[in-house]
Amino acid sequence: MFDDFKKYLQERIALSDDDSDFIARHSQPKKLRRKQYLLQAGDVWKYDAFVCRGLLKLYFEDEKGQEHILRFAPENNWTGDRESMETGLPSKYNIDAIEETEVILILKEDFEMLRKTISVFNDFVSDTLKKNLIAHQERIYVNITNTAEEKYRNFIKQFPQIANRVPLHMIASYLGISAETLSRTRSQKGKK
Amino acid sequence: MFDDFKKYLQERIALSDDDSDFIARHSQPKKLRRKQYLLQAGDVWKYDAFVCRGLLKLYFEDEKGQEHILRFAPENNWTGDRESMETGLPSKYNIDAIEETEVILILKEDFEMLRKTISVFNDFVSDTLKKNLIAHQERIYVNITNTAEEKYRNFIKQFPQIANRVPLHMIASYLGISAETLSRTRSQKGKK
DNA sequence: CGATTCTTTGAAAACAGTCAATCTGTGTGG
DNA sequence: CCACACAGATTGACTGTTTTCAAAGAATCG
Repeated sequence: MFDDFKKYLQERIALSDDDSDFIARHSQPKKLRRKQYLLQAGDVWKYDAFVCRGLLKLYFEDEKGQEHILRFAPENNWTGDRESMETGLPSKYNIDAIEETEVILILKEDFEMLRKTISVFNDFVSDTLKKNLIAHQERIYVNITNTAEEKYRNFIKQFPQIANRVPLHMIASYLGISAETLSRTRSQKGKK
Repeated sequence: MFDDFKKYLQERIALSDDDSDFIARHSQPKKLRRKQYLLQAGDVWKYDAFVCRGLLKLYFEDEKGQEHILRFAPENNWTGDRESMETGLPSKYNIDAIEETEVILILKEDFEMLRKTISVFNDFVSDTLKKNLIAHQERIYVNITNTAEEKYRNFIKQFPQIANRVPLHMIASYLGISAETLSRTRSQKGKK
């Protein structure tokens, strides 16, 4: 399982075998079945998690029991609740597996140590953070600007690999529209 | 003007006078009058900008000439278009001054050099990026979950110092609702 | 196969957007 | 100091979009 992670890293940065082994020694692989929690609301999150294969969702569950999906995390992506990790407070969010999933967990302290020790790794993480911010800004833009239909079109264009792996109502939740509206939106689109 | 920046930094990290001077030597102060552009769509953005005093807005202007405000940047905040800076492509966004504003500009290359040279500065920047991501996630959550009224209430609670300095229609733009809807929302709230 | 989950549809109600008009306060130039 | 222009806020009438609730049909997992 670590090999997937190693491959991901080596495609992005120049990592010696020693460094790679060093990272491996601080990594904890974990398998999740469908619907299994990686993080349950109320628990404190202490890791950086890399998804080797499968698909996770991070969501908030409101008083009415409704799920609001904030992010999907397919293979070759990072996930976790940064807020809980930084503050040390219990998480407001759940993360669970939509598909059978394999993740690599790295403890917060180990992760920081790895950043300090391996400079290319540090640069890579900084870069990833920046790119994440850009993507978030783009998402906010789409969100405040577009109609339901445009949001959906944008989603399938931007995440084709996710769009056809998750049920529609999860995409609706991610976009902040109701499943019924999304269903109608699509059937009208087809008619054109 | 640099003193504001220095004070901001020294409240957050332990910075020697030498380091502080070193940063100052790579900083470029700039004054902006109301409505003056810091960045105009089409130009390439190459800086990290710290706002010492005043208030800026970052926005997209659509085909109909409508402004969509993505972020406000009051004093003691950073701004800029990370996307243009990272890609080297012309920016889609404008940044201009809502009030008389003073900013410190640091060239991308200098900023990176400062990060590499001053390790506490590097840690600080990493930390700021992380906090930004948390804030963005929170905003997305509010956006996909709440009604117009809740979004407004959340805004004035979270940014009281901005809420009473900017015209309502800008808040509406930031929240992704029309100025009229926001106006009605408020008057109904008062009646309760 | 049976149970569960997912998708679609209908009808009513709530919500938000648009356009146009009016009102308010502010500041500038004569 | 006044008059006027201008930006901002509000209101009304109308339109369009989205939600909600309920129900039924389709697909899928175990």
